[in-house]
Amino acid sequence: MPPRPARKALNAYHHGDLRDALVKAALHEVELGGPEAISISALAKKLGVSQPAPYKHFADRETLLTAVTAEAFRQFSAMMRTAIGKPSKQSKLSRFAQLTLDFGLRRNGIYRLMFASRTMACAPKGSEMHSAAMETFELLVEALEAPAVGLLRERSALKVWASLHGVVMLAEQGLLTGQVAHVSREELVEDIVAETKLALSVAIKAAGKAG
Amino acid sequence: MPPRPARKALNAYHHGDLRDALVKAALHEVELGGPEAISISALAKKLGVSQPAPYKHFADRETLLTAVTAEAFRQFSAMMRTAIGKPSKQSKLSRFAQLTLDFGLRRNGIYRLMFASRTMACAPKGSEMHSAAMETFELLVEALEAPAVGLLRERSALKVWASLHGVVMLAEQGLLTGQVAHVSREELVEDIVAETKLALSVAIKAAGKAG
DNA sequence: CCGCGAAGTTATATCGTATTACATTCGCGC
DNA sequence: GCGCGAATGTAATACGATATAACTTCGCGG
Repeated sequence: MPPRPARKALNAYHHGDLRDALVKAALHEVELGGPEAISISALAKKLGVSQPAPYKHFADRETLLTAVTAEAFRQFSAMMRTAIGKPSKQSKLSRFAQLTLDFGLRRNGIYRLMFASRTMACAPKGSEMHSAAMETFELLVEALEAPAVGLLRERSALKVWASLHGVVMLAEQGLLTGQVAHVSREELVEDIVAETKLALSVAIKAAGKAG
Repeated sequence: MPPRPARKALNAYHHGDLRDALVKAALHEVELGGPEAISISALAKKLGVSQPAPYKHFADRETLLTAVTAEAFRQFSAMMRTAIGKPSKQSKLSRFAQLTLDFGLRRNGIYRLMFASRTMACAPKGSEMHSAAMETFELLVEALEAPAVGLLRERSALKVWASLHGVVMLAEQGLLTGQVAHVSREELVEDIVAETKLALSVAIKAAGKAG
């Protein structure tokens, strides 16, 4: 019983929507075991097709990984866009940050695929994946809710992103130990958010005086 | 011609120091192609021993990876300790930060092994690898050159570390684009260092008043 | 209804990990 | 210095995953 055809109602021979099914199944695997966990043959078996079938849709393992990464970015962006879209008493930046932390820890396999794998590093600049990643960054810039003063906003966004990323990775690697271990990660992230807002407002004021 | 025995002068049959040679060779491979690049059989071939020989020293690929990671941390710590030990007109924190950035970009494969691979994430807390990592963190705390006021110092160290890590990863993944791409990474890192120092001094002052 | 292309199949080559059984050498007690 | 066990190496092999090649099935346009 293949998980039902999506685009075309097909017979037993043809799966009907293998490409999509592969990406979804792979995403699931990655969520559990990280990028290195996906195996073409395992996926094929799980979807009830022969082992080489996936190669009709993806040239190799790497290509599949790329597609999965792009899909992950899309899901992440969608979730984030929804979350910071609706009104809340927290700032958009705060929600972005907390959600990123949550996503990074809960769905760490996917997070690693997106932000810590060779797949992304090797992606050419214009690629689907790279674009999806950049769109996510744009969301963060937007979440800053700051006036556009030259580079300042982008630069701040970059620093928050970097910090968040660092906290997620270090937490996941069990390197948040010592006394700090007793500080909740949420608190740490809120700390980063506050610092960012402060630094940005100071910088904008300074830029205003200078310019 | 095996790359000469180190500890014992041995014959052609016994390599003499295969364990060490494996770690060194693996480190080299990782430097070029990242954690996923190392292959037991390739290493064996390169060192002129039979393919299963490495298994006499490491139970499996993962165990070798762990040893390599520990060695990488040791090298990193040694380098850093030397660098922040000698007098300079830059602050220790600044040197730590710039060196981390440099290491993270130049030797990215090794950096990823240390900070962005499952190997670290799975390491038990007391392990050789974990200890080596914690020692590196201690170096950073030390580099802060701040008085120990409760959690503050550790917390600051954590945030710098996270930020630095984030910048390295994002840079390596080609996500430092847009206008920010024109800001040099060194400048970005210096920015982080300055912000950290500021935030820390403010926090210490506040803690002084409160306490 | 014919044939072409998309999507799937079986069979197979290749490679990396890992194990098992066997060989060689080291070093140590006697 | 001899012999024996432990360490360390080799050869043979099983297995699993990637990837390719050659063949099959099916939908569809002419």
